[in-house]
Amino acid sequence: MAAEQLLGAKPLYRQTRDLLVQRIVDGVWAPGEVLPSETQLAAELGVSQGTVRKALDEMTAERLVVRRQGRGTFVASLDDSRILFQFFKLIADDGEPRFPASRVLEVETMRGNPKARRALQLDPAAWVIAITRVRSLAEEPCVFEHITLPAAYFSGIEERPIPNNLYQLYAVDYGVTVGRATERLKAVAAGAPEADALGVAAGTPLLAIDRVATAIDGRICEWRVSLCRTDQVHYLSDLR
Amino acid sequence: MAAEQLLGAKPLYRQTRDLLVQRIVDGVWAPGEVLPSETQLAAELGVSQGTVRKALDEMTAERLVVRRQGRGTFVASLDDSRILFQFFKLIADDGEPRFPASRVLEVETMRGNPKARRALQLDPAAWVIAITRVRSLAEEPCVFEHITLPAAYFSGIEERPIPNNLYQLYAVDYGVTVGRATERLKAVAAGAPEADALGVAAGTPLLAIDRVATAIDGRICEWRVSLCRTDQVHYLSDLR
DNA sequence: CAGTGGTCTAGACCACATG
DNA sequence: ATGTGGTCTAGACCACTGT
Repeated sequence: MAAEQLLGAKPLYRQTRDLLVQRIVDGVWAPGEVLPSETQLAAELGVSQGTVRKALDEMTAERLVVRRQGRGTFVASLDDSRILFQFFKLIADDGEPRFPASRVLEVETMRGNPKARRALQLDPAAWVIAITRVRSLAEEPCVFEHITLPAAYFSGIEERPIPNNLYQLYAVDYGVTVGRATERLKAVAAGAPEADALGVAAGTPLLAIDRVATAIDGRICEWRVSLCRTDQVHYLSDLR
Repeated sequence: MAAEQLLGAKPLYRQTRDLLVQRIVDGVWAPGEVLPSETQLAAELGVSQGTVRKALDEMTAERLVVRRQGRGTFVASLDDSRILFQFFKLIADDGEPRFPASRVLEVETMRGNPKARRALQLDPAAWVIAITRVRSLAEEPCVFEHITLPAAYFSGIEERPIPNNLYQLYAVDYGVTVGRATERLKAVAAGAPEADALGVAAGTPLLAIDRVATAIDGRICEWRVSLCRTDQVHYLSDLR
Protein backbone atom coordinates (compact mmCIF):
# COMPACT_ATOMS: atom_id res chain seq x y z
CA MET A 1 0.00 0.00 0.00
CA ALA A 2 2.76 2.42 0.87
CA ALA A 3 4.39 1.57 -2.47
CA GLU A 4 1.21 2.25 -4.39
CA GLN A 5 0.90 5.62 -2.80
CA LEU A 6 4.49 6.60 -3.54
CA LEU A 7 4.12 5.53 -7.15
CA GLY A 8 0.78 7.20 -7.66
CA ALA A 9 1.85 10.32 -5.75
CA LYS A 10 -1.82 10.54 -4.84
CA PRO A 11 -3.13 9.93 -1.34
CA LEU A 12 -4.88 6.63 -0.83
CA TYR A 13 -8.27 8.19 -0.10
CA ARG A 14 -8.12 10.04 -3.43
CA GLN A 15 -7.19 6.88 -5.32
CA THR A 16 -10.14 5.26 -3.58
CA ARG A 17 -12.41 8.14 -4.58
CA ASP A 18 -11.25 7.99 -8.19
CA LEU A 19 -11.87 4.27 -8.33
CA LEU A 20 -15.37 4.63 -6.92
CA VAL A 21 -16.15 7.53 -9.27
CA GLN A 22 -14.99 5.42 -12.20
CA ARG A 23 -17.38 2.68 -11.18
CA ILE A 24 -20.25 5.15 -11.12
CA VAL A 25 -19.21 6.51 -14.52
CA ASP A 26 -19.09 2.95 -15.84
CA GLY A 27 -22.56 2.30 -14.54
CA VAL A 28 -21.55 -0.38 -12.04
CA TRP A 29 -23.96 1.41 -9.71
CA ALA A 30 -26.73 3.36 -11.42
CA PRO A 31 -28.23 6.63 -10.14
CA GLY A 32 -30.41 5.97 -7.10
CA GLU A 33 -28.79 2.63 -6.33
CA VAL A 34 -27.09 1.83 -3.05
CA LEU A 35 -23.33 1.27 -2.80
CA PRO A 36 -21.79 -1.47 -0.66
CA SER A 37 -21.27 -0.46 2.95
CA GLU A 38 -18.06 1.23 4.11
CA THR A 39 -16.95 -2.01 5.74
CA GLN A 40 -17.45 -4.03 2.57
CA LEU A 41 -15.69 -1.48 0.38
CA ALA A 42 -12.78 -1.26 2.81
CA ALA A 43 -12.37 -5.04 2.81
CA GLU A 44 -12.65 -5.30 -0.97
CA LEU A 45 -10.18 -2.50 -1.67
CA GLY A 46 -7.77 -3.41 1.10
CA VAL A 47 -7.86 -0.05 2.86
CA SER A 48 -9.17 1.03 6.22
CA GLN A 49 -12.73 2.06 6.80
CA GLY A 50 -11.57 5.59 7.61
CA THR A 51 -10.01 5.92 4.17
CA VAL A 52 -13.20 4.78 2.44
CA ARG A 53 -15.10 7.24 4.60
CA LYS A 54 -12.89 10.13 3.54
CA ALA A 55 -13.32 9.17 -0.12
CA LEU A 56 -17.11 9.03 0.28
CA ASP A 57 -17.10 12.33 2.16
CA GLU A 58 -15.41 13.97 -0.83
CA MET A 59 -17.92 12.40 -3.17
CA THR A 60 -20.73 13.72 -0.98
CA ALA A 61 -19.28 17.22 -1.25
CA GLU A 62 -19.18 16.82 -5.04
CA ARG A 63 -22.83 15.69 -4.98
CA LEU A 64 -21.93 12.36 -6.58
CA VAL A 65 -23.46 10.36 -3.75
CA VAL A 66 -25.95 10.94 -0.96
CA ARG A 67 -25.44 9.28 2.41
CA ARG A 68 -28.28 8.41 4.75
CA GLN A 69 -27.63 7.27 8.27
CA GLY A 70 -28.91 3.80 8.94
CA ARG A 71 -29.71 3.17 5.26
CA GLY A 72 -26.60 3.43 3.13
CA THR A 73 -24.78 5.43 0.47
CA PHE A 74 -26.65 6.10 -2.77
CA VAL A 75 -25.58 7.30 -6.20
CA ALA A 76 -27.00 10.81 -6.61
CA SER A 77 -29.67 11.29 -9.26
CA LEU A 78 -30.71 14.42 -11.11
CA ASP A 79 -34.26 14.64 -9.82
CA ASP A 80 -36.23 17.84 -10.08
CA SER A 81 -35.33 19.12 -6.63
CA ARG A 82 -31.62 18.80 -7.32
CA ILE A 83 -31.93 20.45 -10.74
CA LEU A 84 -33.80 23.30 -9.11
CA PHE A 85 -31.14 23.68 -6.45
CA GLN A 86 -28.05 23.24 -8.57
CA PHE A 87 -28.82 23.99 -12.21
CA PHE A 88 -31.80 26.31 -12.37
CA LYS A 89 -31.06 29.75 -11.04
CA LEU A 90 -34.04 31.73 -12.34
CA ILE A 91 -36.52 32.60 -9.63
CA ALA A 92 -39.72 34.62 -9.58
CA ASP A 93 -39.04 37.89 -7.77
CA ASP A 94 -41.61 37.17 -5.11
CA GLY A 95 -41.42 33.42 -4.76
CA GLU A 96 -39.65 30.14 -4.42
CA PRO A 97 -37.67 28.33 -7.11
CA ARG A 98 -40.09 26.45 -9.36
CA PHE A 99 -39.62 24.15 -12.31
CA PRO A 100 -40.69 25.91 -15.50
CA ALA A 101 -43.08 24.44 -18.05
CA SER A 102 -41.59 24.09 -21.52
CA ARG A 103 -42.81 23.96 -25.10
CA VAL A 104 -40.51 22.62 -27.79
CA LEU A 105 -40.49 24.62 -31.03
CA GLU A 106 -38.01 22.62 -33.08
CA VAL A 107 -35.62 19.68 -32.97
CA GLU A 108 -33.05 19.42 -35.73
CA THR A 109 -29.95 17.40 -36.58
CA MET A 110 -27.25 19.31 -38.44
CA ARG A 111 -23.57 20.00 -38.87
CA GLY A 112 -22.45 22.18 -35.98
CA ASN A 113 -21.71 25.80 -36.80
CA PRO A 114 -18.35 27.17 -35.64
CA LYS A 115 -19.71 28.60 -32.39
CA ALA A 116 -21.32 25.31 -31.41
CA ARG A 117 -18.20 23.35 -32.31
CA ARG A 118 -16.06 25.66 -30.21
CA ALA A 119 -18.42 25.50 -27.21
CA LEU A 120 -18.65 21.70 -27.36
CA GLN A 121 -15.04 21.21 -28.49
CA LEU A 122 -16.05 19.10 -31.49
CA ASP A 123 -14.39 18.32 -34.79
CA PRO A 124 -15.42 20.44 -37.78
CA ALA A 125 -17.22 17.47 -39.34
CA ALA A 126 -19.25 16.62 -36.24
CA TRP A 127 -23.03 16.48 -36.16
CA VAL A 128 -25.09 18.15 -33.48
CA ILE A 129 -28.70 18.09 -32.36
CA ALA A 130 -30.32 21.49 -31.89
CA ILE A 131 -33.40 21.97 -29.73
CA THR A 132 -35.32 25.23 -29.53
CA ARG A 133 -37.91 25.73 -26.81
CA VAL A 134 -39.78 28.30 -24.79
CA ARG A 135 -40.05 27.94 -21.04
CA SER A 136 -42.69 29.52 -18.88
CA LEU A 137 -42.90 30.41 -15.21
CA ALA A 138 -46.33 31.06 -13.73
CA GLU A 139 -47.94 30.67 -17.20
CA GLU A 140 -45.77 33.51 -18.46
CA PRO A 141 -43.29 32.71 -21.27
CA CYS A 142 -39.95 33.95 -20.01
CA VAL A 143 -37.07 31.92 -21.50
CA PHE A 144 -36.22 31.36 -25.14
CA GLU A 145 -33.71 28.55 -25.25
CA HIS A 146 -31.35 26.99 -27.81
CA ILE A 147 -29.81 23.70 -26.77
CA THR A 148 -27.03 22.07 -28.77
CA LEU A 149 -25.90 18.49 -28.14
CA PRO A 150 -23.12 16.40 -29.67
CA ALA A 151 -25.01 13.89 -31.84
CA ALA A 152 -22.40 11.25 -31.01
CA TYR A 153 -23.54 11.06 -27.37
CA PHE A 154 -27.27 11.33 -27.94
CA SER A 155 -28.11 9.46 -31.11
CA GLY A 156 -31.85 9.07 -31.62
CA ILE A 157 -32.78 11.74 -29.10
CA GLU A 158 -34.43 13.77 -31.86
CA GLU A 159 -37.07 11.05 -32.24
CA ARG A 160 -38.04 11.00 -28.59
CA PRO A 161 -40.46 13.24 -26.78
CA ILE A 162 -38.40 15.97 -25.09
CA PRO A 163 -39.22 16.00 -21.38
CA ASN A 164 -39.09 18.99 -19.11
CA ASN A 165 -36.16 17.65 -17.11
CA LEU A 166 -33.59 17.07 -19.83
CA TYR A 167 -30.72 16.17 -17.53
CA GLN A 168 -32.59 13.18 -16.18
CA LEU A 169 -33.15 12.01 -19.76
CA TYR A 170 -29.44 12.33 -20.51
CA ALA A 171 -28.62 10.28 -17.41
CA VAL A 172 -31.24 7.54 -17.65
CA ASP A 173 -31.32 6.97 -21.41
CA TYR A 174 -27.78 7.89 -22.47
CA GLY A 175 -25.64 7.33 -19.37
CA VAL A 176 -24.51 10.95 -19.48
CA THR A 177 -24.73 12.43 -15.98
CA VAL A 178 -24.22 16.18 -15.89
CA GLY A 179 -21.95 17.05 -12.96
CA ARG A 180 -21.24 20.74 -13.36
CA ALA A 181 -21.77 23.66 -15.68
CA THR A 182 -20.28 27.05 -16.40
CA GLU A 183 -22.58 29.96 -17.18
CA ARG A 184 -21.61 33.28 -18.77
CA LEU A 185 -24.20 36.03 -18.46
CA LYS A 186 -24.74 39.18 -20.47
CA ALA A 187 -27.50 41.72 -20.96
CA VAL A 188 -28.60 41.91 -24.59
CA ALA A 189 -31.36 43.50 -26.66
CA ALA A 190 -34.12 41.14 -27.84
CA GLY A 191 -33.98 40.26 -31.55
CA ALA A 192 -37.05 39.46 -33.60
CA PRO A 193 -37.40 35.68 -33.00
CA GLU A 194 -37.04 35.81 -29.23
CA ALA A 195 -39.09 39.00 -28.88
CA ASP A 196 -41.84 37.22 -30.74
CA ALA A 197 -41.63 34.03 -28.71
CA LEU A 198 -41.57 35.91 -25.40
CA GLY A 199 -44.16 38.51 -26.26
CA VAL A 200 -41.97 41.56 -25.76
CA ALA A 201 -40.90 44.37 -28.06
CA ALA A 202 -37.73 43.95 -30.08
CA GLY A 203 -34.90 45.70 -28.25
CA THR A 204 -36.20 44.80 -24.79
CA PRO A 205 -33.25 44.02 -22.46
CA LEU A 206 -32.92 40.25 -21.94
CA LEU A 207 -30.58 38.23 -19.78
CA ALA A 208 -28.49 35.94 -22.00
CA ILE A 209 -27.16 32.84 -20.23
CA ASP A 210 -24.53 30.87 -22.11
CA ARG A 211 -24.07 27.50 -20.43
CA VAL A 212 -21.62 24.71 -21.11
CA ALA A 213 -22.37 21.53 -19.15
CA THR A 214 -19.83 18.84 -18.32
CA ALA A 215 -20.58 15.23 -17.41
CA ILE A 216 -19.08 13.56 -14.35
CA ASP A 217 -16.57 11.79 -16.60
CA GLY A 218 -15.34 15.16 -17.84
CA ARG A 219 -16.93 15.16 -21.30
CA ILE A 220 -18.59 18.38 -22.47
CA CYS A 221 -22.13 17.26 -23.19
CA GLU A 222 -24.37 20.28 -23.74
CA TRP A 223 -24.27 23.87 -24.90
CA ARG A 224 -27.29 25.97 -24.05
CA VAL A 225 -28.10 29.61 -24.65
CA SER A 226 -31.09 30.99 -22.76
CA LEU A 227 -32.59 34.40 -23.39
CA CYS A 228 -34.67 35.46 -20.41
CA ARG A 229 -37.15 38.19 -19.69
CA THR A 230 -36.26 39.45 -16.23
CA ASP A 231 -39.14 41.78 -15.50
CA GLN A 232 -40.74 39.31 -13.07
CA VAL A 233 -37.85 36.95 -12.57
CA HIS A 234 -34.19 37.16 -11.53
CA TYR A 235 -31.05 35.04 -11.64
CA LEU A 236 -29.83 34.00 -8.20
CA SER A 237 -26.13 33.63 -7.52
CA ASP A 238 -24.78 32.75 -4.10
CA LEU A 239 -21.22 33.81 -3.38
CA ARG A 240 -19.76 31.61 -0.64
CA MET B 1 -17.89 15.79 27.30
CA ALA B 2 -20.58 13.21 26.61
CA ALA B 3 -22.91 15.23 28.81
CA GLU B 4 -22.13 18.44 26.97
CA GLN B 5 -22.85 16.79 23.67
CA LEU B 6 -26.14 15.36 24.83
CA LEU B 7 -27.21 18.71 26.19
CA GLY B 8 -26.05 20.66 23.16
CA ALA B 9 -27.28 17.98 20.73
CA LYS B 10 -24.43 19.19 18.51
CA PRO B 11 -21.45 17.01 17.67
CA LEU B 12 -18.25 17.88 19.44
CA TYR B 13 -16.41 18.88 16.27
CA ARG B 14 -19.15 21.38 15.50
CA GLN B 15 -19.06 22.84 18.98
CA THR B 16 -15.33 23.15 18.52
CA ARG B 17 -15.80 24.85 15.16
CA ASP B 18 -18.34 27.29 16.61
CA LEU B 19 -16.01 28.17 19.45
CA LEU B 20 -13.10 28.81 17.10
CA VAL B 21 -15.29 30.84 14.72
CA GLN B 22 -16.45 32.95 17.67
CA ARG B 23 -12.85 33.67 18.58
CA ILE B 24 -12.15 34.85 15.03
CA VAL B 25 -15.30 37.00 15.09
CA ASP B 26 -14.18 38.47 18.42
CA GLY B 27 -10.80 39.29 16.98
CA VAL B 28 -8.81 36.95 19.24
CA TRP B 29 -6.94 36.05 16.05
CA ALA B 30 -6.93 38.73 13.35
CA PRO B 31 -6.99 38.05 9.59
CA GLY B 32 -3.63 36.73 8.45
CA GLU B 33 -2.60 35.61 11.92
CA VAL B 34 -1.68 32.05 12.77
CA LEU B 35 -3.84 29.93 15.07
CA PRO B 36 -2.35 27.62 17.71
CA SER B 37 -1.45 24.18 16.40
CA GLU B 38 -3.93 21.32 16.36
CA THR B 39 -2.15 19.74 19.31
CA GLN B 40 -2.33 22.90 21.40
CA LEU B 41 -5.99 23.51 20.59
CA ALA B 42 -6.87 19.90 21.38
CA ALA B 43 -5.13 20.12 24.76
CA GLU B 44 -6.70 23.48 25.60
CA LEU B 45 -10.23 22.46 24.64
CA GLY B 46 -10.01 18.94 26.07
CA VAL B 47 -10.84 17.12 22.83
CA SER B 48 -8.83 14.86 20.58
CA GLN B 49 -6.65 16.16 17.79
CA GLY B 50 -8.90 14.45 15.25
CA THR B 51 -11.88 16.46 16.46
CA VAL B 52 -9.96 19.73 16.17
CA ARG B 53 -8.88 18.67 12.70
CA LYS B 54 -12.45 18.04 11.63
CA ALA B 55 -13.50 21.46 12.95
CA LEU B 56 -10.64 23.13 11.07
CA ASP B 57 -11.47 21.18 7.91
CA GLU B 58 -14.98 22.61 8.01
CA MET B 59 -13.60 26.09 8.53
CA THR B 60 -11.29 25.57 5.56
CA ALA B 61 -14.29 24.62 3.40
CA GLU B 62 -16.02 27.82 4.55
CA ARG B 63 -12.89 29.82 3.65
CA LEU B 64 -12.55 31.07 7.22
CA VAL B 65 -9.02 29.74 7.58
CA VAL B 66 -6.22 28.65 5.30
CA ARG B 67 -4.00 25.70 6.23
CA ARG B 68 -0.42 25.35 5.06
CA GLN B 69 1.50 22.16 5.64
CA GLY B 70 4.55 22.70 7.77
CA ARG B 71 3.57 26.30 8.63
CA GLY B 72 0.25 26.39 10.42
CA THR B 73 -3.39 27.45 10.19
CA PHE B 74 -4.08 31.10 9.36
CA VAL B 75 -7.17 33.28 9.58
CA ALA B 76 -8.27 33.98 5.99
CA SER B 77 -7.99 37.57 4.80
CA LEU B 78 -9.85 39.32 2.01
CA ASP B 79 -6.88 40.07 -0.20
CA ASP B 80 -7.32 40.95 -3.86
CA SER B 81 -6.88 37.42 -5.14
CA ARG B 82 -9.60 36.09 -2.90
CA ILE B 83 -11.97 38.95 -3.77
CA LEU B 84 -11.36 38.20 -7.43
CA PHE B 85 -12.05 34.54 -6.93
CA GLN B 86 -15.03 34.74 -4.61
CA PHE B 87 -16.70 38.13 -4.92
CA PHE B 88 -15.95 39.57 -8.33
CA LYS B 89 -17.60 37.64 -11.14
CA LEU B 90 -17.21 40.10 -14.04
CA ILE B 91 -14.59 39.01 -16.53
CA ALA B 92 -13.41 40.39 -19.85
CA ASP B 93 -14.69 38.14 -22.64
CA ASP B 94 -11.20 37.32 -23.83
CA GLY B 95 -9.18 37.34 -20.64
CA GLU B 96 -8.52 36.51 -17.04
CA PRO B 97 -10.29 37.96 -14.01
CA ARG B 98 -8.77 41.35 -13.18
CA PHE B 99 -9.37 43.84 -10.41
CA PRO B 100 -11.15 46.90 -11.80
CA ALA B 101 -10.00 50.48 -11.26
CA SER B 102 -12.58 52.66 -9.55
CA ARG B 103 -13.47 56.34 -9.35
CA VAL B 104 -15.71 57.57 -6.55
CA LEU B 105 -18.39 60.05 -7.59
CA GLU B 106 -20.08 60.73 -4.27
CA VAL B 107 -20.15 59.71 -0.61
CA GLU B 108 -23.15 60.72 1.43
CA THR B 109 -24.68 60.06 4.85
CA MET B 110 -28.46 59.99 4.93
CA ARG B 111 -31.58 58.35 6.28
CA GLY B 112 -32.07 55.07 4.45
CA ASN B 113 -34.86 54.97 1.90
CA PRO B 114 -37.33 52.07 2.19
CA LYS B 115 -35.50 49.87 -0.34
CA ALA B 116 -32.18 50.26 1.45
CA ARG B 117 -33.75 49.62 4.84
CA ARG B 118 -35.38 46.46 3.53
CA ALA B 119 -32.19 45.17 1.92
CA LEU B 120 -30.12 45.86 5.05
CA GLN B 121 -32.91 44.96 7.49
CA LEU B 122 -32.61 48.27 9.34
CA ASP B 123 -35.01 50.28 11.49
CA PRO B 124 -36.90 53.12 9.78
CA ALA B 125 -34.88 55.71 11.67
CA ALA B 126 -31.48 54.24 10.79
CA TRP B 127 -28.75 56.18 9.00
CA VAL B 128 -26.87 54.79 6.05
CA ILE B 129 -23.79 55.76 4.08
CA ALA B 130 -24.21 55.84 0.31
CA ILE B 131 -21.24 55.56 -2.07
CA THR B 132 -21.51 56.02 -5.81
CA ARG B 133 -18.63 55.04 -8.06
CA VAL B 134 -17.66 54.00 -11.56
CA ARG B 135 -15.40 51.01 -12.12
CA SER B 136 -13.32 50.39 -15.20
CA LEU B 137 -11.81 47.31 -16.77
CA ALA B 138 -9.03 47.80 -19.33
CA GLU B 139 -9.45 51.59 -19.10
CA GLU B 140 -13.06 51.20 -20.18
CA PRO B 141 -15.77 52.36 -17.73
CA CYS B 142 -18.10 49.39 -17.36
CA VAL B 143 -19.77 49.39 -13.91
CA PHE B 144 -21.89 52.08 -12.32
CA GLU B 145 -22.22 51.19 -8.67
CA HIS B 146 -24.32 52.28 -5.68
CA ILE B 147 -23.15 50.98 -2.31
CA THR B 148 -25.22 51.40 0.84
CA LEU B 149 -23.82 50.69 4.30
CA PRO B 150 -25.40 50.76 7.75
CA ALA B 151 -23.88 53.86 9.36
CA ALA B 152 -23.89 52.09 12.72
CA TYR B 153 -21.17 49.64 11.61
CA PHE B 154 -19.01 52.05 9.65
CA SER B 155 -19.04 55.40 11.46
CA GLY B 156 -16.51 57.81 9.99
CA ILE B 157 -16.01 55.88 6.78
CA GLU B 158 -17.33 58.83 4.78
CA GLU B 159 -14.27 60.86 5.82
CA ARG B 160 -11.75 58.28 4.64
CA PRO B 161 -10.33 57.76 1.22
CA ILE B 162 -12.33 54.96 -0.40
CA PRO B 163 -9.93 52.24 -1.54
CA ASN B 164 -10.43 49.92 -4.45
CA ASN B 165 -10.76 46.85 -2.23
CA LEU B 166 -13.60 47.88 0.06
CA TYR B 167 -13.95 44.51 1.82
CA GLN B 168 -10.42 44.69 3.13
CA LEU B 169 -11.21 48.15 4.53
CA TYR B 170 -14.33 46.80 6.27
CA ALA B 171 -12.29 43.98 7.80
CA VAL B 172 -9.15 45.86 8.84
CA ASP B 173 -10.67 49.14 10.05
CA TYR B 174 -14.13 48.08 11.23
CA GLY B 175 -13.76 44.42 12.17
CA VAL B 176 -16.49 43.50 9.68
CA THR B 177 -15.37 40.50 7.63
CA VAL B 178 -17.63 39.72 4.70
CA GLY B 179 -18.19 35.98 4.55
CA ARG B 180 -20.81 35.49 1.86
CA ALA B 181 -23.14 37.41 -0.43
CA THR B 182 -26.31 36.86 -2.41
CA GLU B 183 -26.61 38.38 -5.87
CA ARG B 184 -29.81 38.82 -7.88
CA LEU B 185 -29.32 39.62 -11.56
CA LYS B 186 -31.59 41.21 -14.10
CA ALA B 187 -31.24 42.78 -17.53
CA VAL B 188 -32.40 46.41 -17.52
CA ALA B 189 -32.35 49.41 -19.85
CA ALA B 190 -29.82 52.12 -19.01
CA GLY B 191 -31.29 55.27 -17.46
CA ALA B 192 -29.79 58.71 -17.93
CA PRO B 193 -27.26 58.83 -15.03
CA GLU B 194 -25.68 55.44 -15.70
CA ALA B 195 -25.77 55.85 -19.48
CA ASP B 196 -23.89 59.08 -18.98
CA ALA B 197 -21.34 57.61 -16.59
CA LEU B 198 -20.69 54.57 -18.77
CA GLY B 199 -20.69 56.37 -22.12
CA VAL B 200 -23.57 54.43 -23.66
CA ALA B 201 -26.91 55.46 -25.08
CA ALA B 202 -29.90 55.57 -22.74
CA GLY B 203 -31.86 52.35 -23.17
CA THR B 204 -28.77 50.20 -23.72
CA PRO B 205 -29.22 46.79 -22.04
CA LEU B 206 -27.24 46.62 -18.79
CA LEU B 207 -26.71 43.80 -16.34
CA ALA B 208 -28.06 44.84 -12.93
CA ILE B 209 -26.48 43.03 -9.99
CA ASP B 210 -28.22 43.45 -6.65
CA ARG B 211 -25.93 42.19 -3.90
CA VAL B 212 -26.50 41.80 -0.18
CA ALA B 213 -23.35 40.91 1.75
CA THR B 214 -23.27 39.19 5.13
CA ALA B 215 -20.40 39.21 7.63
CA ILE B 216 -19.03 36.03 9.17
CA ASP B 217 -20.96 36.81 12.36
CA GLY B 218 -24.19 36.84 10.35
CA ARG B 219 -24.83 40.58 10.26
CA ILE B 220 -25.97 42.07 6.94
CA CYS B 221 -23.30 44.66 6.27
CA GLU B 222 -23.61 45.95 2.70
CA TRP B 223 -26.13 46.48 -0.08
CA ARG B 224 -24.71 47.10 -3.51
CA VAL B 225 -26.36 47.62 -6.88
CA SER B 226 -24.05 47.43 -9.88
CA LEU B 227 -25.13 48.35 -13.40
CA CYS B 228 -22.75 46.79 -15.92
CA ARG B 229 -22.11 47.16 -19.62
CA THR B 230 -21.65 43.66 -20.91
CA ASP B 231 -20.51 44.27 -24.46
CA GLN B 232 -16.92 43.31 -23.65
CA VAL B 233 -17.42 41.65 -20.30
CA HIS B 234 -19.54 38.84 -18.85
CA TYR B 235 -20.64 37.54 -15.47
CA LEU B 236 -19.24 34.12 -14.65
CA SER B 237 -21.26 31.66 -12.61
CA ASP B 238 -20.03 28.15 -11.84
CA LEU B 239 -22.69 25.56 -11.09
CA ARG B 240 -21.22 22.72 -9.05
C1' DC C 1 -32.50 -7.24 16.37
C1' DA C 2 -28.73 -6.50 12.88
C1' DG C 3 -26.74 -3.39 9.75
C1' DT C 4 -25.84 1.17 8.28
C1' DG C 5 -23.58 5.70 8.58
C1' DG C 6 -21.91 9.35 12.27
C1' DT C 7 -18.78 10.60 16.00
C1' DC C 8 -14.67 10.36 18.72
C1' DT C 9 -10.35 8.76 20.18
C1' DA C 10 -5.30 7.38 20.12
C1' DG C 11 -1.36 6.70 17.86
C1' DA C 12 1.91 6.03 13.96
C1' DC C 13 4.18 7.78 10.17
C1' DC C 14 4.91 11.11 6.14
C1' DA C 15 5.80 15.69 3.82
C1' DC C 16 6.84 20.24 4.31
C1' DA C 17 8.81 24.66 6.25
C1' DT C 18 11.88 26.96 9.13
C1' DG C 19 15.88 27.87 11.98
C1' DA D 1 16.37 19.17 14.44
C1' DT D 2 11.92 20.62 15.50
C1' DG D 3 7.27 21.60 14.79
C1' DT D 4 3.51 21.93 11.62
C1' DG D 5 -0.30 20.00 8.95
C1' DG D 6 -1.53 15.57 5.92
C1' DT D 7 -2.41 10.62 5.71
C1' DC D 8 -3.73 6.18 7.42
C1' DT D 9 -5.11 2.85 10.64
C1' DA D 10 -7.85 0.37 14.33
C1' DG D 11 -11.29 0.26 17.34
C1' DA D 12 -15.12 1.89 20.36
C1' DC D 13 -19.48 3.68 20.83
C1' DC D 14 -23.79 6.32 19.26
C1' DA D 15 -27.97 7.20 16.30
C1' DC D 16 -30.85 5.90 12.84
C1' DT D 17 -33.43 2.48 9.78
C1' DG D 18 -35.77 -1.53 8.61
C1' DT D 19 -37.16 -6.33 9.87
